[in-house]
Amino acid sequence: MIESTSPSPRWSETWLNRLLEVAPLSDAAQDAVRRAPQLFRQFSAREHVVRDGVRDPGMRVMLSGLACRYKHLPDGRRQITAFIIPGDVCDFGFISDSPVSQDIISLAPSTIGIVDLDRLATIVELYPEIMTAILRCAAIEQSATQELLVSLGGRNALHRVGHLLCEMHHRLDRAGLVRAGGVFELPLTQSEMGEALGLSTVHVNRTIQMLRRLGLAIWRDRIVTLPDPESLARLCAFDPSYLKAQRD
Amino acid sequence: MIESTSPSPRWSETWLNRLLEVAPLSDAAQDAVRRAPQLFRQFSAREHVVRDGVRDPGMRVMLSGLACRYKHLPDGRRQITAFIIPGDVCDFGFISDSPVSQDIISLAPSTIGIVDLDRLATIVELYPEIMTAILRCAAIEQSATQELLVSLGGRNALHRVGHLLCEMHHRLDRAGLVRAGGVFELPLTQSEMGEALGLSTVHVNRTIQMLRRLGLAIWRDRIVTLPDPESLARLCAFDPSYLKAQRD
DNA sequence: CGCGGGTTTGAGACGTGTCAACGCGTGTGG
DNA sequence: CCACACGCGTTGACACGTCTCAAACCCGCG
Repeated sequence: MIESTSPSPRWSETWLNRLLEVAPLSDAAQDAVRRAPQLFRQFSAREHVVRDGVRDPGMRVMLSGLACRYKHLPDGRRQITAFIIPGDVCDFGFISDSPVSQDIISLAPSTIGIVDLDRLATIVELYPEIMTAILRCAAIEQSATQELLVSLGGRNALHRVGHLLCEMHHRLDRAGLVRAGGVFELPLTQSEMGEALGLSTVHVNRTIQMLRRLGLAIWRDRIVTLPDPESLARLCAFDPSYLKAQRD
Repeated sequence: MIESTSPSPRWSETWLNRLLEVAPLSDAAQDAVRRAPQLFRQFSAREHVVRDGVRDPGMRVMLSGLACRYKHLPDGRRQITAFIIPGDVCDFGFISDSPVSQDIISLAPSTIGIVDLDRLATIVELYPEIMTAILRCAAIEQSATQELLVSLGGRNALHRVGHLLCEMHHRLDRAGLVRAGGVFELPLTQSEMGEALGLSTVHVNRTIQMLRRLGLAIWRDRIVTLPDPESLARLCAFDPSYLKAQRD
């Protein structure tokens, strides 16, 4: 892990853009958001970003890369509860001053911005709209967890995998990380996808081949291509409204 | 649904006690909490408390009875995402002014207290500790959702059912709703339990019989008895720390 | 008395897990 | 530069947990 205090300008924008998606911010507030993170940590793939139970105050914002949150099962397996993409807050425990009860691990080289809590407090005192935006992000994250719950409780393997691909496509697209033709990077292992979806590695593999045979998704060398996102969404009953702060 | 403005004194206490579990409150704040709900709704079993998409402002607090939140699956099935017991906030959408994206339905005759949002705002302005307490409740709820996710992703039927019984036992116990000998009311249908755990009714039934044969849980006529909660907790790897606001 | 919702039981189908082996690419150390 | 180990993806055979369908049962209630 490398620490630095000099941000790349792109970083502050991804975080700002996320907030602007969920709530309007005055120019002054936008500027405050840009300047909020003062410490930046770069992780290589599969490094612990947060360790369960370690209380290390500060709001952590994902700025580039990919990470996931997970819980341990007694027998050593893991259940991934969320994937964290650029613009996401890593965990919302700081809102209620509760410790995180989960590990967070990077899945690709990633950088995380850290906002000191005192600093955050003075900022949101000045610009309460920022707190509103953050709380809306928290609500969306809760909503995404519940949608994953729906997947595990009610969808078969094909729909689970397809739905997750739709979700990642949708979220990455909004973050400007999807190239033309529905192509995006997904630096996941099939086994990690299984840990999120409650499927064995082997079955994830077969399911992906099925999607490929159906012409709905190609996943090779960490690159996913969705030639026809609408069809896939229809197949998996993917409705992105759960990722929005506001009903339209 | 019957509406009234005259609370039973017991109601305000269950809500207050919940908040006191997660954060200390001054006497004045406690009083404000007691007087916060001004409208009370009584529902009979299986009535809609909240309808998906219906924006009906106000914080809703469960005061007696049992309810659940759920999402629809495209084929008409439901995925229950949370059980709501006395003291719980029905949904935390009001925090970020996002509409609920879920239905809430009563499972037993229930009463719900409604706190007007303007009124809530002035109260928490006066006593910010109350907002802290509410946010901690929200964090716990998120934590419970994730634990359910772990169940669906990584536990077999026996452990899912056992774990849920442990959780209900633990939560109801803290609300003072467990009688001696580990006896408590659980006015659930086996099919509803299946909807929460991603299991068919038939399999829930067989699983319960298995728990009965093991001498770990008896469930008859909406009454659950856990003769040996510790053994059951050990079997299912139930660790109640996820239901606490603070790590000890 | 009959009806309906919930529970219980049985038999068989099917989705998914497990185990084991192999291929392939990459990095590493001799 | 080769040999090797290692991680990841892939394939096959088989076991097993859970689902589905169908029927019977129980009990409270109209």
